[in-house]
Amino acid sequence: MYQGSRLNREFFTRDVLEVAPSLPGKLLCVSGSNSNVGRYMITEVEAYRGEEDEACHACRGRTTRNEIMYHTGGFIYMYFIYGMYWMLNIVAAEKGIPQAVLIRGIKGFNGPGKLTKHLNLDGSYYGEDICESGRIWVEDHGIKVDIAKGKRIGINYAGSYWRDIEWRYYVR
DNA sequence: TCAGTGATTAGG
DNA sequence: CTAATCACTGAG
Repeated sequence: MYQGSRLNREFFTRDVLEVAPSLPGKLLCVSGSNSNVGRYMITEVEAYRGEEDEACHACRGRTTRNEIMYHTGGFIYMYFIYGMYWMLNIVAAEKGIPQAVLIRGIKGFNGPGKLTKHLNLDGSYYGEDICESGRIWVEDHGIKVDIAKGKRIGINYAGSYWRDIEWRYYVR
C-alpha cells in the first residue's frame, strides 16, 4: 500500500494562512486501539490567527486552555464545547505566535463535532505532536483538490471585519 | 428557530 | 464562589 509522506514541523511552522489552505486534500491518519490505521481526506478547515483575531481563542491572551496555541506549529489543540463536542485543531506558526487550524470536515463526516466523535478524538489528544505522534498524523498523498473559501462559521460574536474575513477553506 | 450540555472564563 | 459564554448538532 502506498505510504504518503508525513507532514513535518516545517509544514506547520508556516503562517496559518499558508498552512490552512494547504490542508484540504491531505489525509488525517488515526491509529485505532486495534492498531488499524484510519485515513480520512480533510475536506474543510478554518484559520484562527493570533491575539488580534477576535474570533481566535487567544484574542484575550494566554489561558490554561489555549496555552498550546503558543507552542510551535504541529501540536494539537483540543477543546470541549457546548457540553458535547470536542474540536480538533492543529497549531500553526512559530513558537509564541498563537495560530491554529480548526479541522471542520473529513470525507464522509462534515462538521467538526461529528468527525471527532467518529474518530474517537478527545481531550487525551491535547498537546499531542502531530509530527511525531504514533496515534495521529497527517500524510500528503499528492491528491489535488479544488479549494474554495468562505466566511468562518459560528463566530458571530466577533467584529464584522473578523466575522466576514474568508478564512474557511474547503474542497469545492 | 432553539434546546441540550458542561468546561472555561471573568469577575466578586 | 457565581453566572455568562461557547470555533456545534439535530430536531421542528
